[in-house]
Amino acid sequence: MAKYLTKQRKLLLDFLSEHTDETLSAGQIADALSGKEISTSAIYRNLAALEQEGRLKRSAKPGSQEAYYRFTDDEDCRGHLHLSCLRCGKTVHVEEAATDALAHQLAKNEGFALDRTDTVLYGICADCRK
Amino acid sequence: MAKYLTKQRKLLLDFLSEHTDETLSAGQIADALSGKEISTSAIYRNLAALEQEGRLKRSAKPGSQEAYYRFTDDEDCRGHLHLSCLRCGKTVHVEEAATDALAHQLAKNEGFALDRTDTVLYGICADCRK
DNA sequence: CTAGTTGCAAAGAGTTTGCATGGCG
DNA sequence: CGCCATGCAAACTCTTTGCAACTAG
Repeated sequence: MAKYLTKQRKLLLDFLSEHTDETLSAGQIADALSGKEISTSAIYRNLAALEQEGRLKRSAKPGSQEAYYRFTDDEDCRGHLHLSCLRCGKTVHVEEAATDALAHQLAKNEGFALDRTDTVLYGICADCRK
Repeated sequence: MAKYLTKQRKLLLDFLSEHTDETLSAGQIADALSGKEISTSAIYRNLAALEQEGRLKRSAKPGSQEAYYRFTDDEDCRGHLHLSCLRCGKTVHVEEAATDALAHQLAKNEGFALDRTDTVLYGICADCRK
C-alpha cells in the first residue's frame, strides 16, 4: 500500500512511534501535527494505509463518533486482549494466558467466539486510579 | 427528561421493545421506522433522552462511526458484561459471577478497574457460528 | 521520468440545533 | 391552556474523494 516514504508519512510515523500503545483519535493526531507540513487528508490517508498494513489498529470509543487508532508495530498483539484507559488513553496488554482463559470461558459458558482484535476493554488504569 | 408520551416516542419504544438485546445503529432504527410518522430528529432526540433515562445503552462498533444502541429496560445490566455478535447484533449477557471473576483478575494482575457499562466484548454468537 | 502522494476544496455520512408549529396532559 | 416535543432545514463534526501539482525513487 505504501510505496514511497514521503515527508508526511515520516512525520506521522515519527509521531506515532513516540505514542506507542496510546489510543488517540484522528483529530488528536491531527492537532498534534498541526503546524507541521502535513494536511488533514494526508493524515487520514496514511492512517488508513497503516491500518491496512496492520501497523495500526483502529477502534471506537463509547460515546464518540471519532475513529481511534493505536500504534503497534507488534504482530504479537493479535493473540491477546487490550485494555484502554478511558482517562489517559494508555493501553494495557492482557497476558496471553489470561486472554486464553477468558476466551475459553466465554466459549464454554456462552458458546461465544471472542474476537481478540476487535474487542477492547475499557476502564481506568492503575496510574490513573491513584 | 420525558414528560409527554408522544406518538413518535411510542413508535420508537414499540420498535425497541421488539428488538430487545439487539445492538442497532441509529440509521438502522431510522430505516426501520421510515414511512412511520417520525422524523429523523425525533429519533435522535428520543434515543438521547432514553439513554439519559438509562433505558438504552449507547455503544460504538469497531470500524464504524455510527452510534449504536441497545435497548434494555433492565437495571440489572449494570453489574455484568455484554457480548455483542458482530454478525447478527444480538447481545449475550455474561453471568454476574463470571463478570466478577474477570474484573477481579484484571484488578489483581493489571491494576485495571474495568468499566462494566462501557465495555462490550465482540465476537460471534453461538447461533451464528453454526 | 512517472507512478504514487500531496493539498485543497468540495462532497459525504452521521448527528445536532434553532425556530415556528403542533399536541400531550 | 402551557409547556414540551416535533418537523424541517440549516449547521456541525468527522471523514472521504476528485483533481491538478508535486516528489520520491
